[in-house]
Amino acid sequence: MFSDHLAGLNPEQLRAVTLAQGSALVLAGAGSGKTRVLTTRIAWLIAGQRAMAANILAVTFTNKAAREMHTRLSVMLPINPRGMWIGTFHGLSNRFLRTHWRDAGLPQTFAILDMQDQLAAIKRLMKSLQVSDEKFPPRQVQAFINSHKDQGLRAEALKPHDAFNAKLTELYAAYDAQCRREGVVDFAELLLRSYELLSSNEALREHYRARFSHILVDEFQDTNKLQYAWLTLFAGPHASVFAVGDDDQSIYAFRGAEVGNMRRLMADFQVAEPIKLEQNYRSCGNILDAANALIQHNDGRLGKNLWTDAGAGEPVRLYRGWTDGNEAEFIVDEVRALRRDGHALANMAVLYRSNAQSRVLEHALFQAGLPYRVYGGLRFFERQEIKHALAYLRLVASPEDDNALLRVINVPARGIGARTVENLQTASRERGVSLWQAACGQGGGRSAASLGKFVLLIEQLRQDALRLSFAQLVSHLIDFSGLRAMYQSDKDGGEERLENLDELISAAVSFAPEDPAQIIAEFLAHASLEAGEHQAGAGEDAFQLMTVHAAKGLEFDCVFVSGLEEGLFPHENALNDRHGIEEERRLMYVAITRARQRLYLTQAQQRMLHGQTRYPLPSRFMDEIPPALTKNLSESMTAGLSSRHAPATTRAPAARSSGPARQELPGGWRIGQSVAHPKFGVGVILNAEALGEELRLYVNFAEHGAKWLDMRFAKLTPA
DNA sequence: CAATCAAACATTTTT
DNA sequence: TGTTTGATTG
Repeated sequence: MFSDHLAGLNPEQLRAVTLAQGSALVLAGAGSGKTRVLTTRIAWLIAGQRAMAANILAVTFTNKAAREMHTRLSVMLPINPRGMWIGTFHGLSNRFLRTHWRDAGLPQTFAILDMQDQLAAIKRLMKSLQVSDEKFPPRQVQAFINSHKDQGLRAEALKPHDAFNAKLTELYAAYDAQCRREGVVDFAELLLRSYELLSSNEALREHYRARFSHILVDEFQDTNKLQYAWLTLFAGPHASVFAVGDDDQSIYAFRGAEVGNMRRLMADFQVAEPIKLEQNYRSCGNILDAANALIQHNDGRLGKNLWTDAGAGEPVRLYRGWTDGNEAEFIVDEVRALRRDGHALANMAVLYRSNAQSRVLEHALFQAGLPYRVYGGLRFFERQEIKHALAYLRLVASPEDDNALLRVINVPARGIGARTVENLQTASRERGVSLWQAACGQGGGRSAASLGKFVLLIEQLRQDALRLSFAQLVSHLIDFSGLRAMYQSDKDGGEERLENLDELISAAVSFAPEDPAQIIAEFLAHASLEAGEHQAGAGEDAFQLMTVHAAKGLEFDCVFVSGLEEGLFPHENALNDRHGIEEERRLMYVAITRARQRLYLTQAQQRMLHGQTRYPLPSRFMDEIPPALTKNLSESMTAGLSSRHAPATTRAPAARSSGPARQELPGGWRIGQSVAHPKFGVGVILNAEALGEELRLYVNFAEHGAKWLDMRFAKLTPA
């Protein structure tokens, strides 16, 4: 019976799931069962005949979340939920544009540019326009284009106030023209184009509005302006919008997310009061109290306090090590101890603010022989060998794809150098045709032979595609193009790349298209939109390393949040404005709420960053956690646990830093020591200078910056 | 056209 | 400090 699914819900969850009419905003705290509410509501709508599968539009941010929703639904509902539109904004826009490609002014088999492709396209454009990439770094141009598209702004809509922005705007327009010419779209374009098509085509708009009576959105706090407009357009005046989010977990403002969309939704869709899910089923009381205390330092929250009936649990453990190496060793020791106590490594994670911090941790873990797994990094479809193979596939589908052609025209090396390519580009520009057409028409010339060979290669592949199955084609083009041979003769790394190419073939074998006639286009879209799970090896029991961002949505028994130092977490680039600090604080909130049973907050007094030793102050976030909830494990503070670490303090620094950093200065001061000054407040000693009787200390004060102090006069005390 | 060396530069990231 | 990118050279 379906009512069984409702029985396990708490009153607020039940209220959200069974909301009869109108729109709703569900303020779902960390670990409050938001995915469950979302999926149960869809099931409730359908099981109770309140909606049909076809009336449902459910949007998520990641493919993983969409898949999970799909899986849960197929368990709850007797029918296969195929009629529903469940997916990411981009996946759904892609689906929409594949259906209405003609109306959208796109070729039927339009290709999708990922970030790499887009950057390459921009570089190519700038070269052809002879724009200096010194004055206009391609990455900046890319960011300019994407951020404006994310706000729904075309180049024509911009009013640049200076010459620099005028040029960027001009490049934006030229880039869009190039994409249109080549029939490709980037990620943001998928949404923008869908939005524009729907907003200009009334018949289409009415059709979809009549269809989607229920629109559900996950992670609503992460929507940007364009996504909000997209949703509003699909919703129209009648649809019920059910948005689930948590303003305290908004950590993507830096890529255009607008938390303000939550308030906007309440105003635009007449939501009087958000439904708050505050009961947490994940963490113990002390962890939640710490999170609540921390986040209260932010202004303008919608307001929410997590609670649990699970009891206080263990205290939050604090550790302050001398160096980043000590900090890592402490974590390794604790992980080992926890493992002895029966915790699986996979249930433990260390979170950090930036990827650079993983190095020290990996080093310590490697030394200790503990299996670990680092998240983030290159994904499957982003690997160069895969992108090469896909570029050949794109050329088979459409040889006019300049991006693809440039990628593989000389891979493997076939004697077509930069010179030849430049000639080709000149020819194509002059005659206003694609590179492929230019290559076909290139009769004479010195490199005609190698170029002709390439043209023949592609033509042959296109011929072969007609008689081969899709999987056979993928396999064949890897061989016939020479890619396989190239990696076979490659001494280092070639092995793994060959394995990946084989995996690509397996992916092609098992790929199930919606429309078999469009299998190549669908496979390529899939490759762009779903870059692939992070890596293989998920099955092994391993300690987990990742950034706080990557940890969002995950949970672990034991969590270490490392590098809690001013300048690192909060990151120095965020220290300037209040918004920056508040986003960092939300990030810390996310980090804390990942832990189920045990939470460690660790820091170092001395850290190597960018090849320079720093002496950071403890993170302000540490002060925002009530001492009553914590237990300090640092060497100087305790005996029991710390005795295990005591040798590390004396051993490691000697091995790591041979410089003057460890020396005790006259008067008992140390470099890196935290000190207090009556006027300047707290700070850290960065450097020292001694001349006879005079001792000068260079102290970095939290509030007043770095200053030289003459110790004959300054009233400095150890902090 | 490949290999080697120097210089720049180094949050967070999904689609 | 370590990596990635680019420019130069053979």
